[in-house]
Amino acid sequence: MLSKSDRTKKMILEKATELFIKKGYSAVTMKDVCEATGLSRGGLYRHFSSTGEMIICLIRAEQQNADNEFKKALAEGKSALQMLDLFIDTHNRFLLSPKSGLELAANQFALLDEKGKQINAERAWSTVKRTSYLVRLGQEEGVFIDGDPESIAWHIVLFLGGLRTKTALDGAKPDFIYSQTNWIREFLLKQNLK
Amino acid sequence: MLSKSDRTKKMILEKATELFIKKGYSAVTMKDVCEATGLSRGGLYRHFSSTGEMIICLIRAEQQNADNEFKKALAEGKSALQMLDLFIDTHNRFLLSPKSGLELAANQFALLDEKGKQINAERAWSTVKRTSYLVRLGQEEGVFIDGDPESIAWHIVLFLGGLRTKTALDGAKPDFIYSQTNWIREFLLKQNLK
Amino acid sequence: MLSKSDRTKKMILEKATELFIKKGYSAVTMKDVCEATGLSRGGLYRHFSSTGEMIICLIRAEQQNADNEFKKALAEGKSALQMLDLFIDTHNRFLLSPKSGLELAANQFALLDEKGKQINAERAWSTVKRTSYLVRLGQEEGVFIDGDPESIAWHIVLFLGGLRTKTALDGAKPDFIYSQTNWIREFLLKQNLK
Amino acid sequence: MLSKSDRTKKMILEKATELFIKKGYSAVTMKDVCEATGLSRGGLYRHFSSTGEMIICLIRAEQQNADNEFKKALAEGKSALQMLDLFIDTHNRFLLSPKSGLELAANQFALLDEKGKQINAERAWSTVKRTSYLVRLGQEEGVFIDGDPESIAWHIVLFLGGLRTKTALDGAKPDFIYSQTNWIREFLLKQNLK
DNA sequence: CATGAATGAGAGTTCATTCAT
DNA sequence: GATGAATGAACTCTCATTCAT
Repeated sequence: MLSKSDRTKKMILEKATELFIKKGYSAVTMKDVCEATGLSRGGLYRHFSSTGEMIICLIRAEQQNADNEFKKALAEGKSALQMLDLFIDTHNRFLLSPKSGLELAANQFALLDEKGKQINAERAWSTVKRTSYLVRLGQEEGVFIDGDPESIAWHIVLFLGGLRTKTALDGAKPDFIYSQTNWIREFLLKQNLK
Repeated sequence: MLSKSDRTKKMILEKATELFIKKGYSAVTMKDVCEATGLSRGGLYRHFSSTGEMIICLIRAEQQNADNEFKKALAEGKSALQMLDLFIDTHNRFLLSPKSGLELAANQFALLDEKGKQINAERAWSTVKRTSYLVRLGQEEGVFIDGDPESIAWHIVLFLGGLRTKTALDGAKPDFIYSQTNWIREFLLKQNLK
Repeated sequence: MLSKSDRTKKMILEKATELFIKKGYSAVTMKDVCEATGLSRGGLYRHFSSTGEMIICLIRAEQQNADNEFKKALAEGKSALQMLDLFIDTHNRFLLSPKSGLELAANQFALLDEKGKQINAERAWSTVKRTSYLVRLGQEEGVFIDGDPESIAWHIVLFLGGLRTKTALDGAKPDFIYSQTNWIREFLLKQNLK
Repeated sequence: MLSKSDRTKKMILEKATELFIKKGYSAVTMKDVCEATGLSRGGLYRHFSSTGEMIICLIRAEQQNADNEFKKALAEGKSALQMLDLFIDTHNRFLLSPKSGLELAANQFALLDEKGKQINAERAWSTVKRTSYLVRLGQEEGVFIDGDPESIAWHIVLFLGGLRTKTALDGAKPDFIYSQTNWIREFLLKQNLK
């Protein structure tokens, strides 16, 4: 069972998530969080001493989640192609969910805050690691193109970063997202297997 | 000859560029620009009433530049492949130049400011237009992969956006940049021509 | 007992009153109030976010006071003539007191600020209501002139407004004030009762 | 014929009048007048060095006008009652005309500016002089109430000041204005002559 | 542990006014 | 005479952060 402190923390993060989605990272002030949570200044500061700390928690949790899903899929013995499709599908669903609103905040955090930069690099690297694992798997199965798996993974991750940013800014339409993420398949699969 | 006002404007933009590169967009205040230019508060406000106005000028100028270069290359009757290599090379050189420091500022502006969002969308669209023109050219010459040129162009532009952001944040190394932009070639060129 | 916040608020209003009397409404800045109260910028803003809010409090309090006095006099069963004399006397004393200095500020507030306009209208209407009640009373007792009580009340209130403004601007002498307010008696009383 | 300088001055005053009516005195800046007249900063300063100077010209001109009309009426040998009715009618028309919009500005000027205070006192005194002349005339004709003519005149002028201010702030309706100014007749005329 | 009053720094903005051209 | 670029002083307002209760 969660301690009282943990429950308060959880509640703060939930409210903060709403605020980040609504206003982005930089526009959310400690005062906003006070008001949203009903906590006093001092009370809030006891748990988090900046909005940066909050968003770090949120980003790390999301990353953890992605890691777990990936490990689960691996454990189920899926093929590289199946995992690729799962990977793409997960992304599509994320981009179309309200949670993608956090992306804007995460981007702002990365751009505005030294610590944010670091977290962002961590997050990218973690995704690259999973992706390059997947690429190597596909190469071993003989279905993905040749080349340095890490470099290929970075290419995909950078593209997805661009897509996420664009979605955060303009709110891309479903069709746009589907057709764009589909180019990853096109890019990865060997010519004769498409 | 430039009027006095225009000369002052130009000088302000030069100093602002340095500041944006050094500190990003959001950290530059009107006061900073006053100090950097040696102008008084009121003197500066006569020309620009926010740092946003300054960065808009800078972004628009860069875009104009890219348009002009593209038109020039077209006029010279270059082949699609030559233009693609030129396109990639231009990007590589941009990413490795000190000017890429402006990218961070431009990103922040897009993420923080409603007007910045719009300018960013403009900029992306302008690049997509040029790129899809190039893609169609290559398809007509029979050297590029099939598919909707605009969609393909967006894919490339989104990837480059991601790469630019990563470079702005982490300062990617030349080799990384070269190998990454090279995937564009890999993606675009028909299998048998690589 | 007053809370700490209420005590601070009261202290601010006292200092603000002094400032308004000395300098009028428009010349008093938040900075002035900070200095007069010894509070910091942020500390002051916690209680009042503009000098307008302060003067509204002061005007409303004065109005409340007048209402209470009127009700008290009514409850004591005074005759219309007695109440008229009380009314005139109260005004004379107000005009000759240092508090009349607030009148200038209140006038400025009414003229400069949209909200001030509204507060001023409220204040006038509240005085008109009391005055027309008094007029009707005198008419019922057969001692005041005939005519629509509200219209008569407005006439008196407008005159008093003019007198207050003049006093605020020029600092009218006691004799002037006495003779002027005495015309209200002259105007209201039936010929044969003067 | 007017000199070029005088024509420019006249033009400035016309534009300034529009501005004062639209925004009141305090909200009109020298910058506003520059824009409205199309003159440059320096060009405007050559003619008027503050908005205060402009409104002084406008107020003095209005006063001159009232003086002239009064003298004209006197010269025509009108009776006191005829002149009173003319006086009241002139006021009613003024209050209902767009020019009454200047009243707000004149009031602000009187309340905000030391020089404005003085001009206001002048203006009041000039009206009191005319009015007390009229009162004495009526007393000599035996139609107006007894009492010190100057004191009676002040009473009327203060009431009209209050009415003008109220009109400037709330935009009183014609019926209200008619019935209110009519109380001046009621007040001045001897009982048996009403 | 929590409260919320208070701090103080600093960003933004606007204007009257001057002065070199 | 006129222009308009530039000055510099003020004022408003908002936060992150602290600390006495």
